[in-house]
Amino acid sequence: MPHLKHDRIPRATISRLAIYVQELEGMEQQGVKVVSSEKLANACGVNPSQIRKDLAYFGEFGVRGVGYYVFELKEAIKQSLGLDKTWNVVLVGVGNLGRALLRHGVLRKRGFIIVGAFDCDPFKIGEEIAGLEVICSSKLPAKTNELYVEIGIITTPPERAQRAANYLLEAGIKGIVNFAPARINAPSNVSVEYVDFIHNLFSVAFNITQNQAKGLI
Amino acid sequence: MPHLKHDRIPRATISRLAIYVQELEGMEQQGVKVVSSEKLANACGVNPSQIRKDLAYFGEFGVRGVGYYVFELKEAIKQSLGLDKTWNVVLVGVGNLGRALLRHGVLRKRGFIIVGAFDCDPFKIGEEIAGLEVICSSKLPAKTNELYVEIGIITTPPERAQRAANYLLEAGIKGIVNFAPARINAPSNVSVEYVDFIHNLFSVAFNITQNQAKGLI
DNA sequence: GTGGCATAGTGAAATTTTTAACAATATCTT
DNA sequence: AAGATATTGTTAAAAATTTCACTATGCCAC
Ligand SMILES: NC(=O)c1ccc[n+]([C@@H]2O[C@H](COP(=O)([O-])OP(=O)(O)OC[C@H]3O[C@@H](n4cnc5c(N)ncnc54)[C@H](O)[C@@H]3O)[C@@H](O)[C@H]2O)c1
Ligand SMILES: NC(=O)c1ccc[n+]([C@@H]2O[C@H](COP(=O)([O-])OP(=O)(O)OC[C@H]3O[C@@H](n4cnc5c(N)ncnc54)[C@H](O)[C@@H]3O)[C@@H](O)[C@H]2O)c1
Repeated sequence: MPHLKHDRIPRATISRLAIYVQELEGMEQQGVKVVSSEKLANACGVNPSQIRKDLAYFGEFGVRGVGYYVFELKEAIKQSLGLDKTWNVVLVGVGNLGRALLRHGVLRKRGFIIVGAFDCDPFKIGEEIAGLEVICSSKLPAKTNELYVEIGIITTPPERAQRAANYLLEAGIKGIVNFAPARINAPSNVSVEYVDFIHNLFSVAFNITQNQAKGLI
Repeated sequence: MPHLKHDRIPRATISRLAIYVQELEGMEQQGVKVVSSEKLANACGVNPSQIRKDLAYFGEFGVRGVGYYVFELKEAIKQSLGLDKTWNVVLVGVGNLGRALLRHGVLRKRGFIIVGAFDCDPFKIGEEIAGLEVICSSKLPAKTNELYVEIGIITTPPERAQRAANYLLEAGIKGIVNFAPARINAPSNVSVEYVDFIHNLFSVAFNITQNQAKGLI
């Protein structure tokens, strides 16, 4: 755990750090060894000062007059975000989306290992997806105690999201990523993130309407 | 198109309006007719002033001393966001995620109709998914001119995202929702939104690490 | 080694966003 | 119909975030 120079870090900063990691990985693949805040900023579509400020929350990673060493910066950010370890994850709700997530390699690649998949549908229990047997969700608390699980992903229908969350909370989970479009209640020491791309579609629709009104289109 | 009292509206406001709509729909289903900014705020996990301020960008929808009529407010917000019409959408990249989106009803329910699905993989072309035939992506510009399409969804691998975007731009699309973890270049009058839930996982991982450091867990 | 150059780190300013406070006003009660 | 009450719309203050401007410093050429 790196020492933080400030105690509260803006949410937006965390989100941008994720983008920086992405771009740095791309640069690494292309053989780029060193990058300036300006170059990285262009790639990420942000302001160079923003990058320097974001990094300053965690420490000093650059070399004045030179820039940042791509590999080292990437590693430093990952460590700052707590991504220098792997995280065990369970998934609740093996439907369309749940399956896509289970099959998709990106989670594992990023250090999030799905170690359990749960559903309440008897037809799905016992089925094997991506090498993982679907287990009855009522067994979730017991099962997750066996494994060392810290994060839960909810991909049930929205009206079942709270129930799924309750299972996860009972299992002592410390963070939840909820894909169902419903607020869930959880103690304040449990981190809850909501994922809903409909918001992005709304945003695009709104922007198009705006642009049309302004005569830009 | 409602007249805007201010010209620039915070992105965060748009995102929250989407949440308000969600909660209002829930209330509507439960037969709630009237809601105050305080009640709605609780449901959405925001500050009541925030709601009133967000709404003020678009007009006056409430009744002093009473609150907001659930149905009317919902409709007013949807109209403000440009959701009082349906939007034709095409999807590029019919893989795991693309399929999940095609099969998922929520898009249609929200007024976003997928009218075309494109892929470059010969094995996928011709396949039918959710009543839609997968078409060769090189035919995208020609096909989308036939239909009246304004929004494109990209679900290709990241290294193909720009190519997919180019097809869409050539087809005269006005907004893009990109699920691939890669920045894309587009003219400034084309609205581009990025969807990447890995950021949310990063965020949860970071918060857990933080909470542990603070001794909250 | 010294000087010039490039670029990180940083404190201050500007901007944006959120929150609080309150004045305005519909409805309800009597 | 007047007054009490509740809650909006709005203005002002506070907080947070972003951007700017400048200082510090490591590297490279000579
Ligand atoms: N499919 C998508 O592309 C997509 C995109 C964004 C959001 N979502 C959201 O993700 C959620 C899932 O979508 P989907 O398309 O996969 O739906 P789905 O109906 O295919 O899958 C839901 C699964 O959850 C299971 N389930 C229900 N209650 C449960 C419980 N209490 N415990 C455990 N499992 C339970 C069901 O048996 C089912 O397998 C929904 O809330 C949806 O709005 C889906
Ligand atoms: N599966 C998920 O849960 C998930 C979640 C988040 C993000 N993503 C991202 O979404 C994208 C797709 O993920 P996936 O799991 O569906 O991958 P996938 O490999 O299953 O699907 C990609 C599809 O895109 C097609 N394609 C490639 N180049 C194309 C082109 N130029 N034009 C048209 N089609 C093209 C491929 O033929 C393939 O069918 C990736 O960028 C991934 O990182 C996926």
